[in-house]
Amino acid sequence: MRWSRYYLFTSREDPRDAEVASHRLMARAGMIRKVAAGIYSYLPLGWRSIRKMCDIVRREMERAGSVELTMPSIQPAELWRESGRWERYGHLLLRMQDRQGREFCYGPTHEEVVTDIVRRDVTSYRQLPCNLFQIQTKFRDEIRPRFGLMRGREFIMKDAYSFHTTQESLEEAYEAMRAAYCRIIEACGLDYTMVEADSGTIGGSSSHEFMVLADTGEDAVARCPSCGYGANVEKARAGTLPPPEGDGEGALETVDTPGKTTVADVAALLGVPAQRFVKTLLYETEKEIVAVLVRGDREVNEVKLKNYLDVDHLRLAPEEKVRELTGAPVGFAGPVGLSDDVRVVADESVRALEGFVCGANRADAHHVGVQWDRDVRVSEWADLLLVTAGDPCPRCGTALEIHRGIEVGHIFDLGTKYSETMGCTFDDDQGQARPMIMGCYGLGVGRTVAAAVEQNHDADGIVWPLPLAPFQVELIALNVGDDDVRRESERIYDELTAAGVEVFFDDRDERPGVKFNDADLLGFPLRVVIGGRGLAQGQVELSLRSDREKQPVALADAVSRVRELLAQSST
RNA sequence: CGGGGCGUAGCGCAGUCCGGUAGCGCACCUGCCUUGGGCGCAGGGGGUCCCCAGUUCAAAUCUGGGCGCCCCGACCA
Repeated sequence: MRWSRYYLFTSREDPRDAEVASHRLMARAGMIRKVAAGIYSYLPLGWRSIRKMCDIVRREMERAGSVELTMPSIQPAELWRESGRWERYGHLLLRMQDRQGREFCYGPTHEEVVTDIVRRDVTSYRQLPCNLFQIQTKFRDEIRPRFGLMRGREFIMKDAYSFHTTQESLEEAYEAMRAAYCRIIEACGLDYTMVEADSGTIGGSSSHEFMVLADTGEDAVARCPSCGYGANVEKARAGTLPPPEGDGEGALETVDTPGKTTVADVAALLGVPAQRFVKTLLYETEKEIVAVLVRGDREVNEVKLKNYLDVDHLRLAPEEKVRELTGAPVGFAGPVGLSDDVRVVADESVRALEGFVCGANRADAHHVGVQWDRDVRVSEWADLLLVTAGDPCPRCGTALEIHRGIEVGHIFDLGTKYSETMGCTFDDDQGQARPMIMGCYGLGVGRTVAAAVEQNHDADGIVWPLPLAPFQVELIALNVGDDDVRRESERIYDELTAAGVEVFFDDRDERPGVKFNDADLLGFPLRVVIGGRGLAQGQVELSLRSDREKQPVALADAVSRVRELLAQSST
């Protein structure tokens, strides 16, 4: 492709609204254009990367035994009512009506539609398992779209669904998908980690996420450097925390702590470390009020809490509520003598404490020397801890590390959640109808491309990994007005193109600086520069975008050298 | 949806307090010049100042309403 005939407009300025590298650089490189909040056009150069990603995904999915189909983006409300998600999915679901007033939504995911397809076609255990995938545009009316393709409202996703007669069969498919996801992300040349995850609104039991590591990632993952344990912090567990130092004896006493509402303030006042505090947080759910006890220096993991309580909504109780329940302003709640109306759940982090400090349910007062059993009865213990760096790995005890990551893929064991509610059953070998066991497997296509940029760029532009680069080679004719340069660059362009190399030929009548800067911005892996100075010595210049070290090459060897370098890079 | 900010040429911005001819840089067009890291000189084109209403002799500027976008908090590929 020659630039003069392509549709590409680069920009020297960052778009005003771009905050992260991938958004900034893809916009400047003329790959994407925002149309509305969280909605983008993929311009020709951007679309080439997307297509390459799709090709990789398609290849690996087929290799893993999944079969491609395409389902509609507009879906009838009745299917969503059947699964119960028309109500539960909430505002993420973009709803609309047709001219008859019938209700539809723009599909944010396709469990309902695919389950409907399979329940109509598959009736016998002999026809299972099956595994279907599509690559398609989804719409989720995200509360806050941002970061360009990393969190759009409209986005391209690969989604696959598998159906099974037994758990073992599902696990086989799950494993095949897991391996396929690893191959896909590796094929893109990205640094990633697979972690245990919370399954969120999709539902189901076990699930894993594929995280591309990048500081701008919106997720945090806990990873054990020694045994390989990894989990989204929403899900991550820690081993037993070392107990805090200090004495555990003593009677229950009440001390004055005027105006000291935070653990840090009270700790400073009393000279007792925060680890010896029990922090009491009152949460309000759609069902009840719950007091959550966690160690004074730690935070509650609200995702864990939500799952433990099995509720849809969770928030800290408002001040009036706290006052009503504890008889004190926010900051003095404690488990001792708390109203029986409040359900109390204690995090494991406080179990080992003896003689601890907590709020006295009275303004300006705390208890010290509190003992479990003697002073407080807790009936529910649960893991509600938000893991932090340095916590012991739950498997081997090594200090955990926390990394930022971009969630590019997520695989779920759905169990029979959808097949039961939607009547997706098969007859077993006894002729008995049983619900199918399902798995679902999502991968963000645009997000992975954005993650690749996030992980591969420098101050001057993108440094594409070869598999996702829109073009493999940028050919620069330094001065198109020079006959020799013109002739030789045209010749090399023709030869490379004929050899099947994806060459982008900058044949514009621009100054060298403009071309170099644009080439850095676009970030194609290999660069060939043809200028009068080199030609005078029968040479052209090759360089890799990754290191930009200039290698002079004899004119006659240029094409074969390019092919060699590409062959090396793709292994 | 709560809290904050922005909307002026294709892009990035100034001008808005304190009402009075709509500006700058980049990009674009013409000519000359130049050609190995965003060159130089000269000339030029381009505006619904987000929309509607109000105040005023006069509104980008003041007032009210609306729309859009961005940032900070609860969701997800």
